[in-house]
Order: sequence, then C-alpha cells, then structure tokens
Amino acid sequence: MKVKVEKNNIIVSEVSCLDLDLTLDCGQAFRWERQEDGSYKGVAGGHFLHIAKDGDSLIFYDTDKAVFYSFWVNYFDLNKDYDEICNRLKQDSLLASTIDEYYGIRILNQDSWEALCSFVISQQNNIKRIKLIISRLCKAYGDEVADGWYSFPSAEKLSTLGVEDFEALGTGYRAKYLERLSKSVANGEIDLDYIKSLPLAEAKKELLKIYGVGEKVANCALLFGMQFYSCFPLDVWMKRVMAYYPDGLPRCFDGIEGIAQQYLFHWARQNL
DNA sequence: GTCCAGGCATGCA
DNA sequence: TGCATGCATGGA
Repeated sequence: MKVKVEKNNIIVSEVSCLDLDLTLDCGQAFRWERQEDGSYKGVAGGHFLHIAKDGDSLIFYDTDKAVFYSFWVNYFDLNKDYDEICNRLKQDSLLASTIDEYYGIRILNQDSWEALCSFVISQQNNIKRIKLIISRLCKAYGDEVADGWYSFPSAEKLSTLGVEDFEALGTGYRAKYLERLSKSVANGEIDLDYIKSLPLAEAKKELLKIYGVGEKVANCALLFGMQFYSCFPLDVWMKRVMAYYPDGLPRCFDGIEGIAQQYLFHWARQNL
C-alpha cells in the first residue's frame, strides 16, 4: 500500500482486490450509498467518508490523515494480502471462475455492535429493505456526523427505546429482539468486546444465547463484526450453493471460509 | 392476489 | 434431537 496526500484527499495505491461495488454493496454492510459517478458515500465508526476509485487508486475525499490510519486502514483491511487469499481459494474450481468474474470482494472490519444489530434486522428480509430500515434507524437515533449523514446509534441510545419505537422503523417482528438486545448491551449483560476476545466456539456459544440470534446471525456477526474469518454463514442463497459441495467445503477454504462464502454468496445472487 | 427475502422462537414428537 | 409453524414488511 502506498499513501500520498493531495490537498484534503488521501490517495491510496498498490492495494489489490478492492472493488467498491463488490465490497460496499454485497450484503455485508448496509450503510454505503452508490453515487452516480460510481463513488460511494457512507458512515462507519462515526466517520463520514466519500470514497472513489481512479484506475487502481483509491481516493479518500476530505479525509484526515490520522483518521485514515487509525480507522479506515483497518476498516478496509488494506494491509491484508488478498491476492494470496484469492490464489489459495482458486484451487477450488467454482471459486476460480467466481473470483475471475467478480474479483475485488473484501471483508470489511465492521463494528461488532453495528454488525450484530444489522444482522438481527436482516433475518427473513431482503437487502434493499434491510438498508431502508437501518437508514431510518440511524437518521432517527444516530448523530449527524456530516450533512445528512448519521452514525449508527449506540446501544446506550437504543436502550431508551420501547418495542413500539423499533416497530415504527419497520423492523416488524424483530422489534422485540432489538429492544432486548439494546438494553442487554447497554447495561453490560452482553459484552461484545469480551465475546470478540474469546475463541470462536465460545464466542458463538455466547452469541447464540441472545434472544433473536440464531446460527446464521451469529455467524454473520462473527465474520463481519468480529473478524472470525473461518465463519461460513448459511442463508437461503448459500444453502443453494451447498448443492455444489456435496462432500463438504474444500481444504483450500480452511481458515478463510468466510471470504470464500462472500464470493459464493455474490455468485449465487447473480446466477441461481 | 401470491411469493420471497443474508431466520428465529416456540411447541411438539 | 429434529421438524412444522407463525411471524412483519414491502417489492416483484
């Protein structure tokens, strides 16, 4: 990775495997909005960002250098060698063709609270509507960090809401899950940083105790919000994909099943 | 109108 | 342990 500063922008080059459409709009994060010119605007970690791609370079518009290094490098996982990962995954023939076609999907390092909440909302729901509900949630209860752009609300803030407040956002039957989850995280009964520090099996066990969190939501929270790359979330799309792996997952997925999963998820949504 | 979406809790066997 | 069912909402 090479970084240079031009005016208020940060230009990053020599980062492989980062396509904005495939990474920011592939169902792992729900807060990025594509602009007409192909750039993206969104909020993560309380920071607003406008990001674009110019050839092989990434442009972080109006971004503070300190925030870039302290937050965005980790969020986009810019120091991870995705070419090595892709090469390993391509030992599997389906992944080989999928990566050739959709090269550039990365797993973002999202905040655990935002990821867990988002995937509780995601259950039995479609991506378009998940984004709609989350944007309503942020606008109503987040902080305005840029003109018209809101942070994801904290558990403390959401712990003051009642079930009817969550229902008013269109969360449907998930409202009761969100209400209880917010209160439990706010009062410390659930400690996401602690869960993140546990070995995978124990971390998953803790997440599965949460009302409204099952196998799928737990795996998504672990993969997208807690950096457990070996998690392999099985939703309705991935269950269709599994017909292509009757003997189980290939060895080349070991330890990076979650990254393989994200490519297969995208492939399934385009082709199945 | 019906079907479906990055599922889960509940009840019952 | 495994399976059937109900659940809110909005777009196709």
